[in-house]
Amino acid sequence: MSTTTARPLRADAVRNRALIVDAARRLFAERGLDVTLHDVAEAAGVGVGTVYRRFPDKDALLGGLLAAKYETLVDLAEQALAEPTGRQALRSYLLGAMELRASDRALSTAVLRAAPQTQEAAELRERLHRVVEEVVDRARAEGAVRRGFTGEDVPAVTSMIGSIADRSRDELPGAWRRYGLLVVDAVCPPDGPLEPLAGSPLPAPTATSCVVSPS
Amino acid sequence: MSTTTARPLRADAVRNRALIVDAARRLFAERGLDVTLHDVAEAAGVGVGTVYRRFPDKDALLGGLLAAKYETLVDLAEQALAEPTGRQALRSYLLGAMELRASDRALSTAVLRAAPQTQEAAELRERLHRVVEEVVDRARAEGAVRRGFTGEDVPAVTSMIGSIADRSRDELPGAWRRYGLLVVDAVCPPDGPLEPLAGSPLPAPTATSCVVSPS
Amino acid sequence: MSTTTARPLRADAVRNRALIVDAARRLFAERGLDVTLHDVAEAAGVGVGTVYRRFPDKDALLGGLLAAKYETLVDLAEQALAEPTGRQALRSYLLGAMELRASDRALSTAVLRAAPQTQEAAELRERLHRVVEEVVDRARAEGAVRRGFTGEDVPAVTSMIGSIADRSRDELPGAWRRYGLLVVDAVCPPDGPLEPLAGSPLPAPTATSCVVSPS
Amino acid sequence: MSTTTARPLRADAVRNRALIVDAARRLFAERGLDVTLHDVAEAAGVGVGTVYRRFPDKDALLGGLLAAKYETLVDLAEQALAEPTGRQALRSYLLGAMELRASDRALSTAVLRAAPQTQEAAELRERLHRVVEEVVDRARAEGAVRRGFTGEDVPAVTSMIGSIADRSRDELPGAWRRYGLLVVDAVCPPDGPLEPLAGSPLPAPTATSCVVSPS
DNA sequence: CATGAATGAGTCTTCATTCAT
DNA sequence: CATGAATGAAGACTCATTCAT
Repeated sequence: MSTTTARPLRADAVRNRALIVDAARRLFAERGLDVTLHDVAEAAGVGVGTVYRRFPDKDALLGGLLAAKYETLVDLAEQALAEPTGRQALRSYLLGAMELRASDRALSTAVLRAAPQTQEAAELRERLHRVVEEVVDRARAEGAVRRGFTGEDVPAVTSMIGSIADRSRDELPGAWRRYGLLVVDAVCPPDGPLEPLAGSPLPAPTATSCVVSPS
Repeated sequence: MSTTTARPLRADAVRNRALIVDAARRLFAERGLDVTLHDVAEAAGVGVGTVYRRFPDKDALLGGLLAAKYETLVDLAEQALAEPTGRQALRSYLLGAMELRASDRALSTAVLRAAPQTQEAAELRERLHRVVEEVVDRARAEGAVRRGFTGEDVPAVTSMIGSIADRSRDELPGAWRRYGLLVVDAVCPPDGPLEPLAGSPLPAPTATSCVVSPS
Repeated sequence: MSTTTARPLRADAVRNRALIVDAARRLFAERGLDVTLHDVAEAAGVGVGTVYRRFPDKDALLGGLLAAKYETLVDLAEQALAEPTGRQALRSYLLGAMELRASDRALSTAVLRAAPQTQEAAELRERLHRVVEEVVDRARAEGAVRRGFTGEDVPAVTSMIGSIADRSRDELPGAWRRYGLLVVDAVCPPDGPLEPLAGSPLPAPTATSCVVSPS
Repeated sequence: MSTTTARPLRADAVRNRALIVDAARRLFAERGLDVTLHDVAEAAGVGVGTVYRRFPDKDALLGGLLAAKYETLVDLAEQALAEPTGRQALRSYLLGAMELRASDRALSTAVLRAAPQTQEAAELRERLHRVVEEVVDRARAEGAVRRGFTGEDVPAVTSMIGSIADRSRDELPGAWRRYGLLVVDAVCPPDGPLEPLAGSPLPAPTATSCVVSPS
């Protein structure tokens, strides 16, 4: 009758952490990167000190959100792999990732600032990278991908759409879809032959490393 | 006893304004939006007070830069019109505008914050809009433009690339070209038939207004 | 069902108190007065709450250390009394007390802040005072003490040397001895006549109370 | 009629700087090192920002006070040199420096924290050192100084007395004199032969550098 | 008009102390 | 009793903006 209870002490701590992360996610998503940790604390219904207990500083909090976001993206990519064709899988993942990013102002900035990323985030990022690579490779095997486009380019294009979303959210919330579709079509057209697109391979990046951090 | 020839004081004022705008452009381009107005003043070789005499506040200064940027873009568009074909003109303008944006960190943010734009900027923006429309229309007349794409979409796509440029500038300065070309090709392929692209018209924006402010 | 033999819980309490005092002594000695009570708790292997259970606040903890220090000093003075001559006893005690103080950064500050001293500390202090008085009196009876110097002055001179030790510890750990000896010689020369010293009695303190708290 | 005016603009700036330094001196002297810069600003009748305009940070302010203090000490030493005998000069300087230090809580701490001293402070300190050396050498030439005592030891003994003063100021403001005289007599007796004192040379410091920063 | 000194609200962060588990 | 999570009052410092000279 005792092996089930575990350590009760952490109960509220866990709850508060969740409250903080939720509040932070919401606030950052709504108002961008210049929210105060006081704001976060207040929105979470806790004191500032509590926020600082969980996250050494603002960047760490951002890093925490980032890790959560990576998890969602990994899920998304894995679901995409369940699609019947590689083409559908890639399009599905790209549009899904854009959607996610579009609903969350400041996350991509977080990616940048949280540079000295936490262990957890780094691992998730790596894992995400591998799954996304698989998605892209599968579509490429079907001849459905713009020549030269690789898994490394995925973060760049989603982040690109994210920036549009940030800019147009207030006036025209869904406007990013217009450009999201443009880009997704450019990377992986919905159907039909690829010849015309494939005519000019993308210019190679100067280095082989990922151009921007995944988002 | 004072209405003689011209106004001598205006001369300094004009020169100072130019110094301030130059310094601000350089600093904002290099270091992004968090430069102090003290930094700007110092780089311009004037006092902070002088900056505030010319521009009511920071956003107004940003607006001033924006106006200057519009001028450059207008020039660019007019030069593009000199190209032999509409297709070449559009591609030339798009890539040029991206180049400009890529060399200037924080300008697109400026666009957002300088919302209550100055008279001057508003007029230039309008003028830019007309010329760009002409460029796009000419290319469309040749059947060289993705169905549904209009002059209103141009700022969005250049701003999109700008955000990539901001994110990748430090590690891989030219990386944005990879995505710039992807997008330009999607909007207006370098040659060949357009059928596959034209198959799916872009989703219409919810409103007819410009989705994002021009950049 | 609980009034059996002794109080078992007290055992832990006593052990914890000792752990806390030890950890605090070490930390304060090493790093001075700005150690966190979290640091103390961690070093002691207990929670902060436990520290607060034993000591109402930080000053009380400092007071606790003080009491421990008094005990050591009492021992030292009693050992000194075992010396063959009063002169040797006084010199021995003074140098020993300086040594103790020199090895312990921040203790003298503790003395100040822990002003509303605990019962325990006050009693020990009183006891220390009596023994030290005895040491001084014995040396004075031998004509070996600077005219006007009393037991009340002892804490002042050791604290004085302590401050030098605090300042020079990092660069030159033993430097305080140079001044310690200067002062001990001034109070009680190692041998020879005292005439030259005794020529000018020390100026009387304005009040008869102890000038500084003992250390 | 114009070469006399100089630059009027600095007038209030200079006045404010003086207000700040005065307020800081007073507050630090009274309450020690933990005064807020807000307190200083308020006492000076200016805003915090003004304090930060003059002094990059708290340590810089402390450093500024330190420099002023060095100046006073240099003056004191030079006046002391005017005394008829070396003995009188040394005693005069030592007691004067102690007096100065005793009237100023926290200055010696300032010395420590302002370690990365300003150019100005470093130069004054050097200059002070040379004059004090001269004072000590002159007394030594008269055979009036405890064997082994040098100019390098002067800061240590004044700082030592300063610490007593800090501790006893509240209860017995002049109490430090009792110990100041004890130490001065030990270093340089008011008259009479020195033989007994000179019998035991001070233990040499481990290094030849100054044991503590001058105060 | 130009200057740069002054302002002070606002930001991040720390830490002594309290209290629910 | 022990624990460590939570609290929030400060403190150091920044910077957009105002205003006396």
